[in-house]
Amino acid sequence: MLDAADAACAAHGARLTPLRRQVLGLVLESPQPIGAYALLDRLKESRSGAAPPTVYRALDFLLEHGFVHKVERLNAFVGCRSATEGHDHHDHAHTVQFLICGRCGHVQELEDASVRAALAKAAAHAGFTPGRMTVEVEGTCRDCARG
Amino acid sequence: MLDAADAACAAHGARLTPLRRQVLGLVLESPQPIGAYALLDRLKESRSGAAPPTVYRALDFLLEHGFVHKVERLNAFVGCRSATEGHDHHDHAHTVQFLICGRCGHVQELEDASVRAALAKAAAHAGFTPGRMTVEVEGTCRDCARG
DNA sequence: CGCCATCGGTTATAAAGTAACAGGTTCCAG
DNA sequence: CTGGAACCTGTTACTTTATAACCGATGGCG
Ligand SMILES: [Zn+2]
Ligand SMILES: [Zn+2]
Ligand SMILES: [Zn+2]
Ligand SMILES: [Zn+2]
Repeated sequence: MLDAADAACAAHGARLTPLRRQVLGLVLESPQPIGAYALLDRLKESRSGAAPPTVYRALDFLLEHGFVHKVERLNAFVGCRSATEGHDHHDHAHTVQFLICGRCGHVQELEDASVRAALAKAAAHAGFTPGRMTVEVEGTCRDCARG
Repeated sequence: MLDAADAACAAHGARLTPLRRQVLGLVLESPQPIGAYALLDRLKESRSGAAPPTVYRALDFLLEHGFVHKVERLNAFVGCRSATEGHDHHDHAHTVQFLICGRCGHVQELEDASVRAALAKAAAHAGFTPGRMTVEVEGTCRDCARG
């Protein structure tokens, strides 16, 4: 996962510095969306000088390059699970959708073409040129519904 | 608009108190989404004792009863423009969509059935039981695209 | 070397949201 | 009408989330 990020950065002339790489690793190893300050606490374990700007700057980079997404409803960040699957990352970041389980906190990333199309059509009908889309559905995941 | 809210509250046994009514008025008269603290500043002009809880509690009530919506991407609130059109308000609040112009800041409220259906289908396909949905599209509105 | 751009450390502050308690009001059962 | 429960608001203090501004270090490049 991190190696793929190295490769993607090399290909785009972006610099996945040790700090950025470490933050990406922390986000990826979190089973749930992780907040910037939780990330900061983890980061402090190895970087005593870490402060909010440290983590926010790294997150800005990772967001910009599509390695992580922000879940707006949670003010938290998730690693992109399709970053290594050959999508157009830039586009993906603008159209990704999340299913957020309100019980266990699990977040699943989707990229459903019909959702995207329906939104694009609705926007066009209103004379609106769509850009970045935030689509987040709160509900109950399969596992929690069974239990 | 406010009169309609009075009527809706009376019909549901909810109490649209002077404070809540005033906050709703402030949200409705704002041409753009308005943040809680901007709201607080306006509120202070007539209520010297207003503090964050004052406005957040009023907003909680207004959100719960569907008179306003929160735009997650902006941490700001908009008056519901369809609250008086006989929709099922409770359901509406869970499925409303926003088109947010990044240039002029204008926000248009939508409730597109095909978007909702596409999302419900995508969620079901993942074994997910959907609840409240956040759908926000950032882009350029018709007016700004022309200019 | 001297210059520029990028990165990250550091301090401070802004913006957004909540907890907890106290006093007042409304409303209904008795 | 009285007493208590539920609700509403004032008030203080605090937490969480995010950004501004400044600085030195690093590294490429003419
Ligand atoms: Zn992704
Ligand atoms: Zn779950
Ligand atoms: Zn609405
Ligand atoms: Zn516009």
